[in-house]
Amino acid sequence: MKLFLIDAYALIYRSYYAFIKIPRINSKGVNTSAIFGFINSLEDILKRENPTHIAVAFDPHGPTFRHEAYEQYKAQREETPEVIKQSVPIIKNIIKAYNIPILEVAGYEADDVIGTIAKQAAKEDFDVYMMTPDKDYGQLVEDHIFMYRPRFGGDYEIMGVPEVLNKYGLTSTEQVIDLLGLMGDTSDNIPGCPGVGEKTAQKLLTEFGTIENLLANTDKLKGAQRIKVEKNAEQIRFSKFLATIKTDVPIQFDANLYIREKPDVEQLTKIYTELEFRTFINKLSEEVKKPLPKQPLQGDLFGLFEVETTSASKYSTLADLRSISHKYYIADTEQKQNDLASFLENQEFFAFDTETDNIDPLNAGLVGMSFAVKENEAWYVPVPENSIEADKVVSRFSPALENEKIQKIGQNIKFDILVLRKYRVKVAGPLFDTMIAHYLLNPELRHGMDYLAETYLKYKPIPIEELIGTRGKKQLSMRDVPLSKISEYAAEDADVTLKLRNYFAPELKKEGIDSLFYDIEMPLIYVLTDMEATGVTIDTIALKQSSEELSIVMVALEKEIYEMAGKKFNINSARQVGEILFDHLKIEEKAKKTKTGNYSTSEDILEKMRGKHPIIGKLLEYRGLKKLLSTYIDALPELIRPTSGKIHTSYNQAVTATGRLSSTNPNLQNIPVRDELGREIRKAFTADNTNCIFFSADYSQIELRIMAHLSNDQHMIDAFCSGADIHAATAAKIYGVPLEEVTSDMRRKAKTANFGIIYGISIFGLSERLNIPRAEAKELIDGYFQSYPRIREYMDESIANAKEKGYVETIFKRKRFLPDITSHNAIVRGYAERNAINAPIQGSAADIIKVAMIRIFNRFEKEKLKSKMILQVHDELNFNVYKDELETVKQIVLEEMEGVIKLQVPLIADCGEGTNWLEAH
DNA sequence: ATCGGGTCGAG
DNA sequence: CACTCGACCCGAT
Repeated sequence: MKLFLIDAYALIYRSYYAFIKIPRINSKGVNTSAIFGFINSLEDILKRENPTHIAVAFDPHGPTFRHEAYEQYKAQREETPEVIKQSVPIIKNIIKAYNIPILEVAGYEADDVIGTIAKQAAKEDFDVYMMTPDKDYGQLVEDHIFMYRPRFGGDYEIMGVPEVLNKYGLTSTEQVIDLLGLMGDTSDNIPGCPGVGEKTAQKLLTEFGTIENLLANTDKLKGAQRIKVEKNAEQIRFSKFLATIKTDVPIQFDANLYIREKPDVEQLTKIYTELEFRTFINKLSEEVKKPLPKQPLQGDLFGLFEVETTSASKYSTLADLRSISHKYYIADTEQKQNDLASFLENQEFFAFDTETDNIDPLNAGLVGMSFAVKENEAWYVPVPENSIEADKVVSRFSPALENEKIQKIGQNIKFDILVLRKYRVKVAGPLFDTMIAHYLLNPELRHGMDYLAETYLKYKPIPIEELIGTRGKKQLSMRDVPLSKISEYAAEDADVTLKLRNYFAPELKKEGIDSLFYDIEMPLIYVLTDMEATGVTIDTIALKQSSEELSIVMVALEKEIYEMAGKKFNINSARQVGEILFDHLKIEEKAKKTKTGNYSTSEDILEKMRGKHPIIGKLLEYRGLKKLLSTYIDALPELIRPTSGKIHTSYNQAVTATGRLSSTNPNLQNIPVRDELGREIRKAFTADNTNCIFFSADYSQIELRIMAHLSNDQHMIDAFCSGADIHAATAAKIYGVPLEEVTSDMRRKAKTANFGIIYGISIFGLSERLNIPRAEAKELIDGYFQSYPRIREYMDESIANAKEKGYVETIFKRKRFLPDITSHNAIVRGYAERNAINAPIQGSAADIIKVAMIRIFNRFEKEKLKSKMILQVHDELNFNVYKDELETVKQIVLEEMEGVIKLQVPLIADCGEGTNWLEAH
């Protein structure tokens, strides 16, 4: 099959200028050069090439994405000649009369549309010919895609891959972009690199392959050329962007719409008569007799039922094409809902999304649900506000949602599972969360659906503001959005989610992270959902009492501080504190400043000044109390849900760069423990009731053990295998003394060194941290590497590995990309190097505890325990345990935590229990 | 109202 | 110039 795609403006301009010296003017004085030339070319193709499929692409009226990025784009090109402006509508009418579809997409130029359609059609057994004289189309040429360039004298040049490569001396057609990016293109106003023409550009590309590679290796260039390239690096990059034809325009190739049809002779005769194109009128009578090219069979679809029309001309603009390109339905009757539900029950997967009246899932009421099974097709099910009615509707979908065989696809699906839980639906079966898929593919990017849709689908979903108004102004509840709007929005969400899954699933496989995704992250969703829904009990009364006591102390402290300072100020303002200390009281001459120029008053700095003035101690005390009071003591009771009487944190599975979870609303992963007052807060986290006990288990030195395993350092492995206190053992080695003679100071320093190593610490950093001279810090580190010789090698290997591959990975193949590892800026590079060391360690620990959580959860379910996992704090798991289950729980938890993976060192978990979190530790 | 900076809680 | 986070407060916009 043969598809012709015509760049209309390119041909129109060419025709116009071809006749510029002797324009064709008819008796009414109309300049018909452009129209005549265009029809001539069109007729020529139809006759010569007899395409089976055809379409014509126009540039849209408004600005395109290129204009948005570069206002000068095509600015220097003179205004479109008046004649052409007048000719375009006539030409469009002629094309319509030919029954040829017109493609026009707002925001994209014709070449982007042609590029997109060409790539799609080439995958469907078409030979695609792009008719245009513009050389930038060369970048699109591939196996079944050709350029069809008109040449002067009425013949054509067909350029396939070898022709393009030969003509420009390139090794791949994509290099056409680089070529244009370097040499520029005056007709498109692409600046390129000044002083670089076609020849130089070819030479540079032969050597470097791509612009990126060239710019990364300018040090290999000589003299003036190097300066030229380096000076214009940004412009070159931008030129490449401008020269790049997009192949992901939001348009779907549908062969049926492009099928060649007979022209509407009557209509054409009318137009040609008006234009006085007698020769064309004469040709028309012959044309109509000619048979159309044979269309290959389209499968069963057309045999089965009568298709009302396959006429492409019916859909002559993209807007029309798009309006039929998706079908969103509303299932608002019992009949429709039952039909939809049983349809879903027979699928292997479906995407779904919930619309709610609250962004907090535990507090949200269902407004509707949407489902998608096939791209561009989705259903919206409105859910009534009345809970009895709502249950009725929702329950129709329970069999589908609870079916263990059907994969559920969602964006942040934990939210939807939590919402449905309140409607007694227990979502089950394999999951596919597009947010988490993207998190694994690109941990440090954003993972919002709108962002994903725009980036990977080139599609901008309806913004939520369009439904409920912009934030700041009074917002509508989802409940008040009219059905016609919310259904489109919701159905689109399910549709987009499905499309994202189709995009990400192969990517996960390609990156080798599919097992991490399907075997760890997806099952973990059910675990987190359960933990969040369960919640943790807080002793409010104890907290209230602490609050009152502390408030009294704080008021007194405040008064003392004002007296010492000699005036009132805001103690909570770091800036004002700095001014009081350094300008007003002049406690210290040399003061460290923050990057914004204020005095730094952070804890470590104040701690060093403690002896200089009594106000320092008071300030530190005030700050400590204020933090505890506002962040924990006063805040936590506010977060208790009346529905459960407990606190329910939310775990975010797609935030950290290393693979850890994070906790919000509230953050239960930073509850104080280190000092005495903070511990009071831990005490307030209790078991649910007197039949229960708080049980806590945590990995012993998991990161250091992973370090020992990954580095293969026999000394560290031996230390762990002997069961010794690792910090004391390290101290003994560094200081060369027997284990019994290690002092607490030696152990403290060795412990700091152990942690520092994991973070890739420097001599300077260690000396700061331990408050010791640099020389001593150096000795410590030297001693460390002598004690554990393979550690240093491992660190160097990690960095080299990151440089070579661009990323590092954990034991379970979780990746972290480190593009800065090759930076010429030592600070930036240093940061990346420390990440190269730290990420595999911290990330592997995160992977391990995730696996443990899944296994523990599954065993609890299998053995039908009432006890629940309630908190995860990176290397620690906490449980509300029924007393009669304590031994079972302890056994399961330790067994699963320690048995996740066999490392070269034992994986050890310690545990404890008590009435509250503090006691359990 | 919103956002960035500073500080500090945790592993 | 030690890695990973989130919450609170201030103060500028």
